[in-house]
Amino acid sequence: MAVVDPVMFDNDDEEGPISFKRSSTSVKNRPTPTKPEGSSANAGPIRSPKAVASNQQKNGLTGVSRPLQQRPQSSSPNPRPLGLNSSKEHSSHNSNSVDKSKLKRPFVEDKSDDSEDDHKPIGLRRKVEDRNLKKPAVGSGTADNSDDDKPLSLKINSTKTPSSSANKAIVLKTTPKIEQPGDDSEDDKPLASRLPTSAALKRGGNVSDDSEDDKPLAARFSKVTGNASASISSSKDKVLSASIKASSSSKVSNNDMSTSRNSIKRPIDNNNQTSSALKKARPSDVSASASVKREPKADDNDNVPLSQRLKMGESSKSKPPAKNIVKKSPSSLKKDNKKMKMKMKTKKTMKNSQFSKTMKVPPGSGGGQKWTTLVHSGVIFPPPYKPHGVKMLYNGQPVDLTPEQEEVATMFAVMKDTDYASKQTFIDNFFTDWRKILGKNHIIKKFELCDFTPIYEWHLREKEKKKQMTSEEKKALKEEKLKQEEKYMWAIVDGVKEKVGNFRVEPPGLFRGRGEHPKMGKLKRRIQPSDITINIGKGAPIPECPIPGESWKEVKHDNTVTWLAFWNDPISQKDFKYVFLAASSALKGQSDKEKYEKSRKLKHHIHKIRDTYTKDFRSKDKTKKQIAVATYLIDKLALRAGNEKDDDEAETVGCCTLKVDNVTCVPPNKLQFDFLGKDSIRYFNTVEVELLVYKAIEEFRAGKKPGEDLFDKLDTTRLNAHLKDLMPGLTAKVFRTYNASITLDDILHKETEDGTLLEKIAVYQRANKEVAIICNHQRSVSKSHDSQMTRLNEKIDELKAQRDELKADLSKLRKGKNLGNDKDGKPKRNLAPEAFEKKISQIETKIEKMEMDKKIKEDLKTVALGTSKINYLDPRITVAWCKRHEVPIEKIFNKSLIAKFSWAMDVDPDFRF
DNA sequence: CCGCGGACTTGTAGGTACAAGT
DNA sequence: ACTTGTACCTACAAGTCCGCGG
Repeated sequence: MAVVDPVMFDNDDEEGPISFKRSSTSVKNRPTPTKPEGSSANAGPIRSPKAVASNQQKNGLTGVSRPLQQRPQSSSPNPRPLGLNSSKEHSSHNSNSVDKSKLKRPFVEDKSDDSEDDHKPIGLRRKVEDRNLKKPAVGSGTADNSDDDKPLSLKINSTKTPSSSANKAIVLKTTPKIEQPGDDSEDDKPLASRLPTSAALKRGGNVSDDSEDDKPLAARFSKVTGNASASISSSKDKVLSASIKASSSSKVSNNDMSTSRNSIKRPIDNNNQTSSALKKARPSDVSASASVKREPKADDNDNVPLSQRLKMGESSKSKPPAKNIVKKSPSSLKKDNKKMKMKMKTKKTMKNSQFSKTMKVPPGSGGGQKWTTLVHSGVIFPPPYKPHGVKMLYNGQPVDLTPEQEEVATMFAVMKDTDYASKQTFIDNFFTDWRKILGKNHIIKKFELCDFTPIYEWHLREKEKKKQMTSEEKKALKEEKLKQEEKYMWAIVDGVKEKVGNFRVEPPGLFRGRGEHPKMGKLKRRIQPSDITINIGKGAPIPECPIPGESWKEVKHDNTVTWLAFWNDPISQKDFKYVFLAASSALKGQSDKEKYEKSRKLKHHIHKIRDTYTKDFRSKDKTKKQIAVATYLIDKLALRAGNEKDDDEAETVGCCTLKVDNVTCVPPNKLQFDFLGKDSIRYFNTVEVELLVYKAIEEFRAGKKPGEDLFDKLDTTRLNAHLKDLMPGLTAKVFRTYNASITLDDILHKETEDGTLLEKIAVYQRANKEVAIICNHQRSVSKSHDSQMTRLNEKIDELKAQRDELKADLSKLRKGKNLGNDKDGKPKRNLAPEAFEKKISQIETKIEKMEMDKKIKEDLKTVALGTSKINYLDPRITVAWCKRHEVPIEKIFNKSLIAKFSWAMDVDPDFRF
């Protein structure tokens, strides 16, 4: 078997970097008419779509003003932040409402009422809070709510099943029932079962019980600790496999899953790499291969020991002693002028944490060594610039430009239809850099006299030309490109062929910073081989430099890092651009898994942590108090840590860098947050907090000016040092992962019920949406959203009209009247009343479904579900849920996610986060 | 201790291929 | 067959956090 590992997939053909096709599933919404207006009212994402105008930002940061929304409606704050959209509030709540109430713990441990929330998963807590949010009802909102009540199935349409669902679908099967072997008592059980209904929840007979139920999962787990925790914590793979026992039966199809994981990476055959390469590695088609082929086909020439391949999960790959570890440091000669940030904070000394010093090496990484052998082909450069010769106008006259000058002019011209084109910062930066290329004596001196239209039009023509190409031509081009890039797409890590994430060197262009980035518009110069440092295995052939006559800046052999190459970011010399392996690689998978394991551990410490910060709300030590409050916010609101930023970056904040004007106290105990977070996305939320927190915030704000730091004694280093004292390896971002995953796990267990596939998928989506809202993952509303909604509404109206006509006909029929003529003037056919009824009910079903779609669409128009799926939700929760409920995994994960999460595919169906 | 270099994760926009609808 | 809508992926910006060295 060794050779043929059943597990491995083989790849047959497809491959490549392939274009993945999307899985069929989709939730689509179909258009129907509704009024957009309502929707508009809703909270929108705050961030303006794309470029949002400068406006928004500007205000934001500077001082006082708060970020604003760009949207006109802005006047109303967008509700979006945690708060759900209004719509969500209601709706979900209906369904969830129960939960909330239940959730609260009966007895509050701590003092204030608010405290109760703490134990709940954020998602649940949030709801409670939501109400508070201001954005209540927006027109659309109301409508939306209704959704929740409807059958889920209606909401989602599934489109078809995947074509060959039969074959390819990886059905995670397992019998649903399997739930818990007796082991862990409650923990394993679905929440639902554990949670009594609301009544029960609220008061369990004895205290202990209650507490359990009401507490967040975390809480419950903790108590269980015994086995649950043990198993959990222990290292991953083993545990899992062990646990699987219970479900052996279920596993039927399981093998697919399990195999898949390994399969993804296929060992390489050294032999023919090229040809085989293409075929083999096809990580992507897991699904197909998974079920269909299991045979070891193979490619397996694999010289690689299976063990290696399989090892993905293992924490330690035993590796030979680290051989050459060339240590780090890309040479950095740059000196940047960093501006000093003035911080007004006094630094405080922290207490030393017991843990902080220890564990330097991340668990699972063998002593910092990331790989033993590494072979790859380096990077591919963008093609040289091809001058088009189209002359722009200066002061009305055509101007001759050298290719270099023309290239930059073209970069700018092409952005005419973006918001950047109208931002002064962008224009100024562009013009400054361009003038350097034009030279001092060039006629072009003033931006105002430049007319890039001819170039822009040329660009439009080119675009059109491209669009007009026949599909054959396009295909040919694609293949050509593929052929050129193929060798760069793969790396061989410890004998396993892995996909490389970004092997293309970034092409020159104008920097597109987000928000009000001070450097937007600056020229991002072309990167040369002499800018690039290659990292490769010691004995491996050094990638040949693709540009004749040039050479790499440096070649190193550092196996303590995972990058294959890097270069300094031309925009800010202090930053680097790295070439890493793709997400589907074992290396990435391993660290991803470690991330989730760490988050799961937080579950066992969260109680203590919450108790600690609650206690510290009263601390006399100001630093301690600030840490407590900051930790509370990070835990409760899933805020990011908030590192300090340089002046040459957009002014965005996170928890530790919140400014006084980012938080408003709303008596009696609510806080309104309004700030621009990562990517200049607005976080706007009003939450009820514990009274002590409220008081503390008032105190921290006292006597400070708007732009000053709210937490003047804090920074992320200090905060994280403190967190490490509470749990080894704990940092601020772990709370986000924890809260996202625990919320998903909780909602799925609580809300999934028997039903159709579509209904189950809808439950998942709702849970996913909750998480996205918690994490404030927004997206801009598509330009066509309104028109789409209008169409949807029109369609619904049409259906309703049809239904009404049928109803009328039916009643006439029953009364023995003539049905009259149809539109074409022909007499209507007389059908049996049953036939009418059937038709009517079909139409009604259709209407309901469309209404659902409409709500979902409106509901999700500003919510991005993908980010949490990719980065915050432990895939094992999803996989286990799919197995328990017989939902094909590809209904939830697309090909790349399946590949990325191959390590999670063989999870036990009873897995709990 | 602190600042900074360094490495890696997270996040949204945008292009595109493809599916669904007409 | 054509249009429209969307899901998927890629590009690359923007965070987090660690550890080192002065």
